[in-house]
Amino acid sequence: MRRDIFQAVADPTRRAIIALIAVQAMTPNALATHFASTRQAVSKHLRILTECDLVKTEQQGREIYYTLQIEKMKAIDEWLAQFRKIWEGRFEQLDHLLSTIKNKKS
Amino acid sequence: MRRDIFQAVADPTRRAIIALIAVQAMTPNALATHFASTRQAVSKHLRILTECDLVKTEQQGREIYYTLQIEKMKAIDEWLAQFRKIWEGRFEQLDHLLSTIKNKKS
DNA sequence: AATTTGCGAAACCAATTGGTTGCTCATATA
DNA sequence: TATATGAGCAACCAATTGGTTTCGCAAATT
Repeated sequence: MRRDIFQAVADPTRRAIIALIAVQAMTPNALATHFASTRQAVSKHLRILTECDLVKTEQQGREIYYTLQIEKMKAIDEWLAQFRKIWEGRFEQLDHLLSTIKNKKS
Repeated sequence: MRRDIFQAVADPTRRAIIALIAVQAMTPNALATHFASTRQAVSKHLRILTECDLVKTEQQGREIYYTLQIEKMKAIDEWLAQFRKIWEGRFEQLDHLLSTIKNKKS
């Protein structure tokens, strides 16, 4: 199963899980209390997150803590960079336009 | 059908379409030449992109040009901001650590 | 006026998704 | 030692997805 960070992040429950474990590592059971679905459903989401290395596990006795691998999030940021360049470019054009108007006034 | 920008961006073909029309507005037929699927399949992707306002249409005779609404991409950027804060925070901690080491040396 | 072209909509299809319940296993706890 | 608890796995299910082909319509072209 080809996993992809964009697909991983597409699901709202998965995004909520990411936000939760960004703060602190959590077990599947602890995570499940935050949602209206079963631990098994949460576990499935965690498996998907694990498959694209967004998440790391750490066994502690019979509990398994899931930690966010925050560096992986940068992949999205990098993809976004090309568009950021464009929308910032537009701001620059606007700035230029505004300063042109300003110069005309003065 | 509840459309969501994260789900829209989850599909690789859709990401490719976004990248193409970021440069210049294109018709479904023109877009389809870039992919191994039919125009209708591309049209479906465009419909999804339109449903979450990532794309705007402009009819020109019998052709329909699709334009990227780049500002919508900022929604992803904003979501990412909370995590960027964390990973940049780590860099700050690293910087602090490095400067501490440096101070010890000198 | 007849034909070609660009497009969206609909019907259909196989594969995937997100969820469930039921199971087993290993670790804590009584 | 017996029992309760945390977790992964498998089987199953309905809904969604990404694709197809077929169709009809409107705008160009002949």
